[in-house]
Amino acid sequence: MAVHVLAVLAYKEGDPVTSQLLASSVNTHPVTVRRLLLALQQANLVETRKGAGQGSRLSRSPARISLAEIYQAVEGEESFALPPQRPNKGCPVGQCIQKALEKVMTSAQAAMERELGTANLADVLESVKRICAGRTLRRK
Amino acid sequence: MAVHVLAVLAYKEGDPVTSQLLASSVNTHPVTVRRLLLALQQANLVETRKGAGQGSRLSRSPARISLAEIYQAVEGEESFALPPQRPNKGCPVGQCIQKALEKVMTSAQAAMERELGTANLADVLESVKRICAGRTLRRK
DNA sequence: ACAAGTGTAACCTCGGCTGTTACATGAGCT
DNA sequence: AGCTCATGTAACAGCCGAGGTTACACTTGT
Repeated sequence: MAVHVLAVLAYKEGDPVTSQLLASSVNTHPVTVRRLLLALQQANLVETRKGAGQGSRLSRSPARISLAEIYQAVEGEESFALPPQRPNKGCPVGQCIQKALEKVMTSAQAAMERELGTANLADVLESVKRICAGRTLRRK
Repeated sequence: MAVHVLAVLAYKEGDPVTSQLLASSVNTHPVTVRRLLLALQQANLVETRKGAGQGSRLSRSPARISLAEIYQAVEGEESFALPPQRPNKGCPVGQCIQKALEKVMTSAQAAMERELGTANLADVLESVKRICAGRTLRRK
């Protein structure tokens, strides 16, 4: 849903948007949005200013924000599938499989992020607009 | 951890292994292992027989089981990142972003599975044996 | 018949995510 | 200065999915 928020920010090109408005758009609560925005700020994807009439906006052009960056900003670069495994001894496979899998997993994840890197926010926004256009036409 | 179980099965080439033994190896409970085995059976990765002295064994050679198959058998081919989003209206982006993201997400996941397809169970087992060898040498 | 194992359901527990409320802080406006 | 809007952040309740636990029916080899 990080992409959702960023898409809205991209939609209002440059204008600061409040977390409240974003929240109503994603159908969630302002605090949740702010928690998400914190991660996006640390990744230098958005800029946020306090005060009246302020809010958040993208810190770069949508075309310069790849989906891979968004993914990494939100997921925090942890390799999935290993957390649930605690070290267990007494098994010939137990301890070693972790390391054995780690290599494959990271390469798999890298492949995914590489694929995500081929698309950027501008692409998503354009695609959204196209789909929305078709929908509104059909609506009336 | 599905890979862990399958690695143990591959380790005991052909011999049927009880869920109890697998459970102690993965340091979990037999029921959890069986729940996992059900998914692996439906994917035709393992064969299980009831009765005394029985259990589960691989249904093919480890070299013919790719990690991608294991992943799909366990994860059930669902695209991640969309579940937490409920349809919300009143937002120009709301409804459409789902579809817009779907395409990118599936291609990203496909890339990951393609990468996972390059390694098979035999590779993992061999890698585990190598690592374990170094560890047992250091142990004594 | 019996013992060993799986299949399966029911229930509990626990960790993470979200929703919610509340409050302090900062930024602009008058 | 003071007001108001909006973020940053903490604290807590609730939900949900995954795993642990127990219990029981069913199947198979000896």
